[in-house]
Amino acid sequence: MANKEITSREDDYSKWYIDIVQKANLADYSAVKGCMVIKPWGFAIWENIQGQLDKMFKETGHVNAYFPLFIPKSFLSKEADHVEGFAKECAVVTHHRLMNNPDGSGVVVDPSAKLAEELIVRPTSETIIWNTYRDWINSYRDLPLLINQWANVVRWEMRTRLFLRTAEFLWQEGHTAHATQQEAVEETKLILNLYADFVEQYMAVPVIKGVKTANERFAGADDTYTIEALMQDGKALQSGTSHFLGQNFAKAFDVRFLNSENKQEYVWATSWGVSTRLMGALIMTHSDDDGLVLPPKLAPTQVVIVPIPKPTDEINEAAQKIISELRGKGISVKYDNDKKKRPGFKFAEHEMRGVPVRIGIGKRDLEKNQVEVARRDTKEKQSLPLEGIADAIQQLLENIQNNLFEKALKFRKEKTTKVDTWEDFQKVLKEKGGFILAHWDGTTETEVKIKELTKATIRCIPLDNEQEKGTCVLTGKPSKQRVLFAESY
RNA sequence: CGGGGCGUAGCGCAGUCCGGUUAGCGUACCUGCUUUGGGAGCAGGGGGUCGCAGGUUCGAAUCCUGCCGCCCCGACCA
Repeated sequence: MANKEITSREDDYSKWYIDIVQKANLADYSAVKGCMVIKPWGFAIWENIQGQLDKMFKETGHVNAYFPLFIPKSFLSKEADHVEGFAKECAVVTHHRLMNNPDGSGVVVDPSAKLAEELIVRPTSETIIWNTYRDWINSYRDLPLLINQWANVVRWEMRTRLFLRTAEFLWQEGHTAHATQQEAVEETKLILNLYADFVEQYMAVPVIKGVKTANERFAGADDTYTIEALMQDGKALQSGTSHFLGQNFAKAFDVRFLNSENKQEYVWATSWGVSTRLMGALIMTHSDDDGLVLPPKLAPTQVVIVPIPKPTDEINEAAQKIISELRGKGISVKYDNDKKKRPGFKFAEHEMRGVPVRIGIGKRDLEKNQVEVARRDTKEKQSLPLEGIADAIQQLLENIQNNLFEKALKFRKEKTTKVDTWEDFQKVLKEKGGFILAHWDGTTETEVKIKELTKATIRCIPLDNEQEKGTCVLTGKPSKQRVLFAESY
């Protein structure tokens, strides 16, 4: 069926990505420019991401709250770097009422309903939150304050891509307040590690942890920590950030506390977030030309059972038995007993949607007390005995999870290159892509120059970076460590 | 904001250059029969403000003018 076919990665990577998103029923374009509709299958994956992260946040002492969608315009300008970073992409609410157009052609904005102060649709919530924290924090006994919110935010982007960059997106944003600098820095790193663990262990996407250069830092942060993943086309995707905000927002919003010595101090802050962009990382890391490939730990349905060629009493009975065994082990399973679709159609459909394991049950299988088990990641099929099937499937799901991570890690290793000359830098970037480890003289001028010349940016300075004397790949000036370059999304 | 492309049935498209039957094809959908271990076959059927608004013309999906929308590439960004 032509309309179900996916553009191959080789032909057009960008088109391939869009095909997967749409044909695997993850998301669709909406009537609003730059905004997408997240469809049930895509949203179910996001819910799994949310569920696990939320659990991890709570295990580390964080609690959820909710702050307003609208931010008074004046708030945004209180932190100079912050406003500079976000001003260019803010949606602004100016009126609060519509009226019938006198000419009868529908409704128009009622000019008499102009807001006294315009409201910004939050691009991020630091300002409204710190304005609130001022009232909540009086003493060191109120600290630390460890709050997260799940929310939507709006950033009016010039150009959008499904999941990777949309005008509105879903995310979580943590905002914490601490009595000491050290504690805030520790919080920033705690979350960075939490993100890295989640992305690697649940999404099966290997990441490099690092710190951003001054140039790439979050607007208003003293330090931005990041996890960077490598996509199949050799481009990097920033997958989560954790910011040490110093006392910048505390000073801007006058958030002080009395320490144990009865002295006023400004509090130390962090903020951190991951967004529905993670969906993009998930899709681009594992999927193939047959569709989406999902890691078992995040798949809304881990196992699908397909009766071959159609459900009979005998097959239904065998399927029900397997279903209850699998569910007993906490494995999510769907029995696709739709009589109107043929097996081949179902196979293709579930492969498109990335269901990790498919069990086929036919008369011939049952005669031999076995079923056909197919794994999505390698597309291998094998016959397994009904006896002990649940254990075997559980094992298989673990194998798939591990295989996806290992495969992605191997790919990243192959696509990570150390280069020492400017010629090699350009050549590797152009011909091979991926991550490049190279020396850099530490100046923003050089960083910007390299970006102008090659489109590559410094993704991060990897943590625990090996210290190694060298010379900057562009300027030849001395450098004491390599940094991670790549073209990025 | 610059460059490119597109707008015709739910989806994907042809038809537009060079105006002229009842606007067509694939797929999806509905009905029936036959099929059924990798996206079934045959037959019949329903579904259209040809993006919008003007204009030219006996006649416009097609020509002219204006507008709107979306996608892709680039600058900006999670």
